[in-house]
Amino acid sequence: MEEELKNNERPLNFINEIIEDDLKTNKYEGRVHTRFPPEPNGYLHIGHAKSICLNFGLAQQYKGKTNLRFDDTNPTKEDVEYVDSIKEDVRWLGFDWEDRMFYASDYFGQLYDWAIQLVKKGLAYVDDSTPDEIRAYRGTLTEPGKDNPYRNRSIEENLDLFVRMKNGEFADGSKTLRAKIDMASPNLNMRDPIMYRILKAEHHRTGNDWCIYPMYDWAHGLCDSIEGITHSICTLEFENHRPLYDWFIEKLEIYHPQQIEFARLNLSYTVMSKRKLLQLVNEKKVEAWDDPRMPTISGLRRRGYTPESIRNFAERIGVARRDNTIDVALLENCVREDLNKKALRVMAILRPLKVVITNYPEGQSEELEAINNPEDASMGVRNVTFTRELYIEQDDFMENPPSKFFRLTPGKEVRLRYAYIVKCESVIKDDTTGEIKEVHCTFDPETKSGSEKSNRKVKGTIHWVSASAAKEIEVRLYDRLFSVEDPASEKEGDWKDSINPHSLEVLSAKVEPHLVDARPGEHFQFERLGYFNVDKDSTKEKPVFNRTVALRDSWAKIEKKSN
RNA sequence: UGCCGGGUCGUCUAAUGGUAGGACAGCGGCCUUUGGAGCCGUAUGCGGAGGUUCGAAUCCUCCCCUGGCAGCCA
Repeated sequence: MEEELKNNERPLNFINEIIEDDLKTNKYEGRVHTRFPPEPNGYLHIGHAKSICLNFGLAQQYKGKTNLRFDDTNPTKEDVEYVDSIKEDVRWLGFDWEDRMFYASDYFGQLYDWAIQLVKKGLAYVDDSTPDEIRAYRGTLTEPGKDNPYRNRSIEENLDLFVRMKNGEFADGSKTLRAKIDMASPNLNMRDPIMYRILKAEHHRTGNDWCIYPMYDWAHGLCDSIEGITHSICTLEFENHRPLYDWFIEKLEIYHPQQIEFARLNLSYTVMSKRKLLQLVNEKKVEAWDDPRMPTISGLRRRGYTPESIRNFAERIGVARRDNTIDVALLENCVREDLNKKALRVMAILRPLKVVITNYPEGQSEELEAINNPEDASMGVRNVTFTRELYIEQDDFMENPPSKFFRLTPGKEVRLRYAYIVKCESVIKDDTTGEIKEVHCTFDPETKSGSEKSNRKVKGTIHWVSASAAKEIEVRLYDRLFSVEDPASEKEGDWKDSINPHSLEVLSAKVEPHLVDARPGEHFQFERLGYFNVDKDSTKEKPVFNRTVALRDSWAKIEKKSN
């Protein structure tokens, strides 16, 4: 029963239903074979993560396979840098394409032969129209298109012209190969779609072997067919292309996979378009593709998101055909949930306020035991150094507190976590500015944490570090990159106006000394401040931490309740 | 509105002719000297109008709202 529950944990979606029907009717001899087909023209983002988890996840569910295929049919936009980053990101997310990494360009020869076949069947023709003419003859959304004069060339002439196109006899853009379907089709994609264009561009893999490149519609379904894909899962905007996907395969009489569309991921306060993300990088609005504010997989990784948290997110958002905008709070919840189990707790002070324990002897210090992770005893304990001079968070002290403030205030007591109860005796201010320079406290030696007499209750527990033992690190706090909920809907050209100018704040924090030895990628929870991740560029000499996500701010709640 | 889609709590997502459920967000409470953690509780929803049916989120009709498509991009 429990086992059954476990198997059912993964929520089923409409694609599961399709697959299970196909399995029942033995449509593909019981096979499930998916593919993840990115174009290497940018870095992968969280939206791709949804697709990756879907494609690989479905295959895992049904003991099938998933190919990684680079849809590299447009050499002008593509680059090996992107290929490499995509491979890294898919692996990092925890998926394995085994020996099945392919490129659409692997099939250029086959695609060409098939195009010849279509020409011979009278189903494709060479068109000399200019782009403007093509557009004009295509008609509009409400009016049918018209046949152009080239449409009726003979098979022999088309064959001759197409071969010469391939051989490089014609200039870029001067001719195209088009499928001969129906210029009056209500579906614009069926109005004699272009199959090949002339592009004398160097391809990142095939170099200058080709000067004609296949269009997406011509290439994609055929690649799926070649690879024996059973379920070709793509996003909704390709829905209108499905008739064309099917048409090519039917005319060629080859193995027929089925295209299934789902709604792409939209995240609140997030821009997801690759084109826009590229602009942010090119215009230096962010540091790079892996800037921790970017919704890219590499950005999330650098920010401190874990693969588990992203996979869990992908599962929780579900898969459907309706447009959606997921609240970023759900993503943040997923990473908190995961990091809560994994991250070591440490004490750190972002905005220091000096505290002097006046009845603690100068020069004395002691080591107090602190728990590394209260949820997991196996993560052990560490020592923290207690001294006469300490730093606490500025927020944790108020000279004139509101009625429900339960941290440190003049004349009141508070517990220093893992240490003693202290009482604020006086506030030292700068004579001229009136700024609070330090706070003087006395401690009660009987209240040492863990000791028998430590049971006295105080309303607040605050964190601290020893002034003399603490080390300094750089911390980077991130806020959302966009200040509006739906930046994508901002008018074209205006969307950058909604960039949040305060999305990055750099501070120098005082932390427990062992933190300077942390390795890039390690996760910590800074007590009460958030989850932090050691940046990839961090060194022992200059430690740099990124805040993955803040903890929920529930002080107000706690204080209210304690009243 | 030419064609193709989509409308279930604030946001996602289940239930496919038989008690509208879950998650996140919200609100309330409990617990806690080391959990900004955890636990418990709670409100809010089937776009609308008809119809079929003992029974409709589910089937039918009409209406309303909404997304995509006119690259030699993918």
